[in-house]
Amino acid sequence: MAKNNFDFKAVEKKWINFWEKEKIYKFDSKSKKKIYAIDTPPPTVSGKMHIGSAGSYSQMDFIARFMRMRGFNLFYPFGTDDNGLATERLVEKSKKVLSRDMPRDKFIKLCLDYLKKENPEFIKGWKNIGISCDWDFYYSTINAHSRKISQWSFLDLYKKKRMKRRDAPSMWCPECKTGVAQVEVEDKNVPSTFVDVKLKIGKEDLIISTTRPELFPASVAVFYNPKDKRYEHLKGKTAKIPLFDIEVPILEDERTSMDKGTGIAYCATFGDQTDMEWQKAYNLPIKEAISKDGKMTKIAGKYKDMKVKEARKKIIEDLRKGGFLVKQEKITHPVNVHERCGTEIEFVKSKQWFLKYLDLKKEMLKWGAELNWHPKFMKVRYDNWVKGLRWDWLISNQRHFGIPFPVWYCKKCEEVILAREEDLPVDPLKDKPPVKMCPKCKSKEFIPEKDILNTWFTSSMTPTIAIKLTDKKTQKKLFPMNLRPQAHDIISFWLFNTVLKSQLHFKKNPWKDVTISGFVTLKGEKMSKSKGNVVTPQEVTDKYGADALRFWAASSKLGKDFDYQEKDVITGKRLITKLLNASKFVFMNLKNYDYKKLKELEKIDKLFLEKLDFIIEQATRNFEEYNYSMAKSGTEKLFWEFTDNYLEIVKKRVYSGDRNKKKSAQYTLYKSLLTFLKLFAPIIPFITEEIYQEYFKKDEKIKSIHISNWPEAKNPKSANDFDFFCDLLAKVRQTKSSAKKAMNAECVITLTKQNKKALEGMLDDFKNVTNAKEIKEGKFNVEFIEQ
RNA sequence: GGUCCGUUAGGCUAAUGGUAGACCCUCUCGUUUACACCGAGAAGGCGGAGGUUCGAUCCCUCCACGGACCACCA
Repeated sequence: MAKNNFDFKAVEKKWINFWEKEKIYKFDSKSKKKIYAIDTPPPTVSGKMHIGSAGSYSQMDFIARFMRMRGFNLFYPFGTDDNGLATERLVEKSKKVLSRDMPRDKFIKLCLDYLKKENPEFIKGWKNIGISCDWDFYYSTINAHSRKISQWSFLDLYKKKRMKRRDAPSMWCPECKTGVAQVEVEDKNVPSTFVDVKLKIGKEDLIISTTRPELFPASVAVFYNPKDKRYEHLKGKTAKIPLFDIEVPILEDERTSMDKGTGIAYCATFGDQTDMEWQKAYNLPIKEAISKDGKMTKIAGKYKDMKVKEARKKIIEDLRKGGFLVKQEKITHPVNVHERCGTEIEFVKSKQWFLKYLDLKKEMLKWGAELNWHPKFMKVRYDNWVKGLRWDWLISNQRHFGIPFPVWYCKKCEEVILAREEDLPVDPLKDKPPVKMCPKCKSKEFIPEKDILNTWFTSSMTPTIAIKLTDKKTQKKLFPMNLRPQAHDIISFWLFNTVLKSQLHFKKNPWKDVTISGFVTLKGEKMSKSKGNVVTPQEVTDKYGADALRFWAASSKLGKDFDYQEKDVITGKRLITKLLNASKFVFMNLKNYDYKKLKELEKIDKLFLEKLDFIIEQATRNFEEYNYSMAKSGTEKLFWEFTDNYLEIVKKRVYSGDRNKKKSAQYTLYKSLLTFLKLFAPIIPFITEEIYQEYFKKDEKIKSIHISNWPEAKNPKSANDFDFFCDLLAKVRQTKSSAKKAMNAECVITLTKQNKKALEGMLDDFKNVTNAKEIKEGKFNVEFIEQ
């Protein structure tokens, strides 16, 4: 291990192989140890790992490794989330096929084959940053095991009367041509035109403002606020919509805001959420102006088949020509778009499956409150989400690739025919329904459900999917799991839905604790491909190694966004080098060392060990509270004191001290270094394993540091005379520095009587480290001995 | 619009009801029997206004700025 050729890549590879071969991270279902179960986030196989994932998976791994050393039997599975668009695209691209052109089960098979081939490479990315999952407990969210559980979830919820199929307006993406759930919709500011249009009420004009004149053919009413004096006289009258000559009633409703536009809102089915509420509240007719592919329908007359924006333009044009246009104004306003493709959401009538849950808001809040959130304030996002829910969960997608609904319909009476549990997983497109005839109408013809379950419907089952990988007896012990680690962007997606499912199925939260990681930014900005400010974990590990990357990830607290800073990675690299060199020094001086013959510890050694005990205690508490960054920084701080001060202090003693004094130092060195390694092991697993194996294993016997016992504090002292010693040492160093002398310049030191007394038992060490020939008593002074 | 988080040295950050600590940068010096991927020393900081307190960077209120989540979006 010469100074410049520490080959971290070879070292990392060596230990990854070793851990795997020796099954160091194996979950032992027969063990009597207490279980600690983690619901690991299954990443999407999409090629390259993002540094944000590298960061948050590292943070999760710090906890996992700590718990393992702390004596828990760790259930730490790993999955990949492959039932979504990302995998579909990836497979289509690499196999040069189109999923739509082939039977679903065949495409799924293709995906599974692809995963089987590519997965080792993909998973390697996680192994490379030292993630210590038990890779034997692996799942893919599209494999038969997951399909079975996801479909079972549907059946169970159907039986619990939570599943409803409705033919009603719902959010629709004209680009992806599928219904979308509320969670899949996000805001986007887009430019638009606010137009003021004249409606006729008899001979009177009524001005309305709208951004969506293309919905005029679907007009069903006009509203004003009951408090609005301006329009009181219109009550009961009708207004005429220009271009389409539709007469609509003028109604009052308090949802109309008086200060928006002219205070008159026109209602078309379905322009937005309020339109839909109005439709229901006043039992207005349903008119569809926009079709599923985002084009105008026949009720739009001459605008039929035009795309929405095209029709809008044309209609504005025609309104102007007809003299109905009073004013138009360019604005930018937020609209709902599909988070996948950025396309503006329309409300379109279609048959969709919903998980009914709006009646459960109160319970949902309670479930959220029962979780231990780390950090606490992240719970607010869960609450916000629940309070803002307006739609039942739309779980059907009109897409081809994914997990099928285990459902057929009677062709004649539309009765829902469910698959039998024992037949799961099924694909209705290929498999026959479990009945020969409809139990209701005796018809013998059935139609398969073509839709697929939304990916989150499956992802929200990860605890069950993971747990069911074990044997029956173990399963009971694993639920609820201990921890769900994840990032904050998917609290409303993954976390919320998992809690919901677990509660509906099992009446229990799926886990006790939740840790929420922050986001990685670069110069304060979110990294994104479009901005071109992406740093990949590969380039970091190539340059500095996985431990350095993890060290950086450990410098940020849970819940806090953290900026990628190369200097922090470099600081980690420095620590690693220091650990290596300190170990080299320690063991250079430990030849033929036998601690058993040690009589008594020197005072300074004892003091240092007390401080170390304090750090053990602190780090343990911090790790237990998932506060790995504090644990790390405390350990780090004392470790630098260890190398900069303690090693300097005992140097001469180990070189040439008398027997017991030397042994005392040796004992302290051995003990301290091993403790530091263990405290650092969850954060930087590679270098700690390397040093452990090289120097400690032969005496410690345990196969790997990562399954060795977490250190115990015997006699912790937060502050003691070790600090006093170091302060005094610093004072001498300061004097030497300002006198422009070398640190090892020979000198004679004068200390006050009090200080000298405090150094009792450590005076020789003090002389050694300061290279003082003599310690006199008096006013503090350092005299230099001229050469 | 509601809510949450943040604002600390030139940069990036940490902790804390009582002298605010690292790292990078800068300056000075040193060292080669663990380490130049080194060490020692120096310089440098709590967004603003009130309040609670013997004492506030920390607790409370308000403001400003930045970020995020949710909602509105005729």
